[in-house]
Amino acid sequence: MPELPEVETVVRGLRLHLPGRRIVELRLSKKTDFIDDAVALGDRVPGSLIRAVRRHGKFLVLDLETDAADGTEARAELLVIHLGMTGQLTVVAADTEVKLHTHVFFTLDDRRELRFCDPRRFGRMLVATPADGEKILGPLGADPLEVSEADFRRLITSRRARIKALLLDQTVFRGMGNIYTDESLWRAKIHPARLGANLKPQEIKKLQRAMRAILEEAIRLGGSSISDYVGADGEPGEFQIRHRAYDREGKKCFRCGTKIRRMIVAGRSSYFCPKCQRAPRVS
DNA sequence: CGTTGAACCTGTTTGC
DNA sequence: TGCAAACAGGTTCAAC
Repeated sequence: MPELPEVETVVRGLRLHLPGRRIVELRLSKKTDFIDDAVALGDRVPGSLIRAVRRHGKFLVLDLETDAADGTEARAELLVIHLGMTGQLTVVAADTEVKLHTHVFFTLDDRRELRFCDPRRFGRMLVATPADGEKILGPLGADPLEVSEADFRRLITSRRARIKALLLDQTVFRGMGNIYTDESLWRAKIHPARLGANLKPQEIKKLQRAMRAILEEAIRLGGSSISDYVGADGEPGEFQIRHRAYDREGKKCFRCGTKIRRMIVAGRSSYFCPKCQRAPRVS
């Protein structure tokens, strides 16, 4: 569920509560298969100070400062979290009722808790040294909000894959998911099955502008809530009412009135207007 | 290289 | 009504 705008919304919400707080205790449910090393998490996270909260693609990163048990030296650690399809990260009062499928409780030093709830457990969580964290975050591609025009064009044209597959590939662009890919392609009038290498310069330019505009507006509206997603304070997003293609099969295209169609591209449901987004001749 | 399908897991919606 | 199939915002891996 959570793509760049949703993760960004969660990060901004967490920033209102977490920096400067200390994690005093960690509790886990019995289902911890989404944690790389649950023992390490329990050993290294309690007692640490949260310095900052940031986003890298769809990953949330909490910068922690851990006091060495015996000495005075402070160590930097990263708490790396991915929300998968149904992950929620919220800050609540410690006596708030516990939602089903809540698997991690970080007790804070202000009588509140940071909770991770994830029914499907497609999320991921680990504690890592900055060097180990780099192994996960390093391979991620360009940030679609910051990439230059030249880099954007190079990333789109230097590979022979469908544009939909390219945009979803986290090593090409970090943060794009199924919703914002379809919305961007609809806005730029590009069929999802077109090859990136075959896009015309003008189309590439248009696509980059469409992606930026859509991601920025989605962030402004707090992301898209389809069924599970909520921000750090439990509030849903509002961008779903602005969707023009995603999950609109059979409904009229907002531009031309043609019925939106759905087809599988890159293994994912892809929604597009067959008139505005002309299909490629081959493939 | 790139594509496809399956797997991971739970919940909800759709179809007969 | 009831049950089974299809589908879901993501990622990863094997097979072709």
